[in-house]
Amino acid sequence: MNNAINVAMNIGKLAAATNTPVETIRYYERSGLMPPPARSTGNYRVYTPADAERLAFIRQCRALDMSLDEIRTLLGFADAPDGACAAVNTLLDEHIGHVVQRIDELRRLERQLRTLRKLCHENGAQATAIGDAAAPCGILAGLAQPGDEVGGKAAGPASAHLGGTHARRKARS
Amino acid sequence: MNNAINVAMNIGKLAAATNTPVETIRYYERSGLMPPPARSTGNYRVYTPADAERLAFIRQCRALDMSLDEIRTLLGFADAPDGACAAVNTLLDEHIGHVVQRIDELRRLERQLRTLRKLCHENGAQATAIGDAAAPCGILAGLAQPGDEVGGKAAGPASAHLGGTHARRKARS
DNA sequence: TGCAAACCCTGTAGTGACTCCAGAGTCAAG
DNA sequence: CTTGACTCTGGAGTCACTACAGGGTTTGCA
Repeated sequence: MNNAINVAMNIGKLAAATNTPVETIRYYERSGLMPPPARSTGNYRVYTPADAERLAFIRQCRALDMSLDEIRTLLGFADAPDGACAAVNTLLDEHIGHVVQRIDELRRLERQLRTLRKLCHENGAQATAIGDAAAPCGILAGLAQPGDEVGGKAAGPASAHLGGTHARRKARS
Repeated sequence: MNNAINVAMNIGKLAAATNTPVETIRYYERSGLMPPPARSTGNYRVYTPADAERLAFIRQCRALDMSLDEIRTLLGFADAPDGACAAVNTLLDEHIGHVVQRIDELRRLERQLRTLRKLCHENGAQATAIGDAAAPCGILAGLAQPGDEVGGKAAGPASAHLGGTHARRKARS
């Protein structure tokens, strides 16, 4: 945050300045998010302040859980900002939609898990390892049958298996 | 749900009965969650009702967003349920903790995104594509600088980049 | 009986966004 | 001149699947 992003630097410095692992920077270059930088005589990558800004932008977007594809789009707008505002708003609104949906899913999940948790016959206890192993654990029993209070309707087997804000998997045809 | 899980069947039937893609069942076998089943004369996999129950258990856990590792552990408890209750509770509590934490992260995220969204100088508008392209989009500007209202403190660059309930990445030493 | 459709097999490669490693080259300080 | 920190490339591993190629098997129907 306070280091010199105002002169040319090589990858380690850029990494430190933007709090990004070196490998990740190289990965961004491979996948076209960062342009291939100039090289020193020893073939080291040499970055400019503009590169640092671009990387900071990318990291910022990643911290907001945007996919690299979304960021690519956004960078396209930033590079050629003619009438970008509406498109940026749209992208952002969609992304917010993803996040909200994921939160809903996780809340349903939490409710189901807490329901399940209550099924334990030795509720709230912790140790008591050996002793009452006669009755099978209610939780395991609850997990064994599909479509009761747990999972059946809300999450549904193989319906929308979550992931990380973004839906991937293209619904095999 | 209503089909015959009460006799031997091959993989397609098991898939239909548990609403699981065939490839996924084979994948579970490869990764040790499902035991290698018996084979027919034509080398087809032959599953028993017990296999169907086990798979239903796995799918149930997956619908609750548990990792295959967690499920493996749980299956271990189910196979040898001596003093499992405490351990099951612990695992479940930890898992609930993951979910709750992820919800918190996403809520922070949502707040940040909505803040960002407000930065657009043509707030709330939609079209208006070409015309006032003179001023650069406030959103893009907001994303360009690190550590303001957006991202800086809450999500923090490269701090805990989310994913899918579970933290993977082992904090390189 | 012949044949096509539907099923199943193995093995491999791809997804996203990194992460880690090996083996080699480069640079700055002492 | 050596040591250690830094950098390079290329490849493999992560998670939980998904998709496909190129074959074999089974079933149903004419």
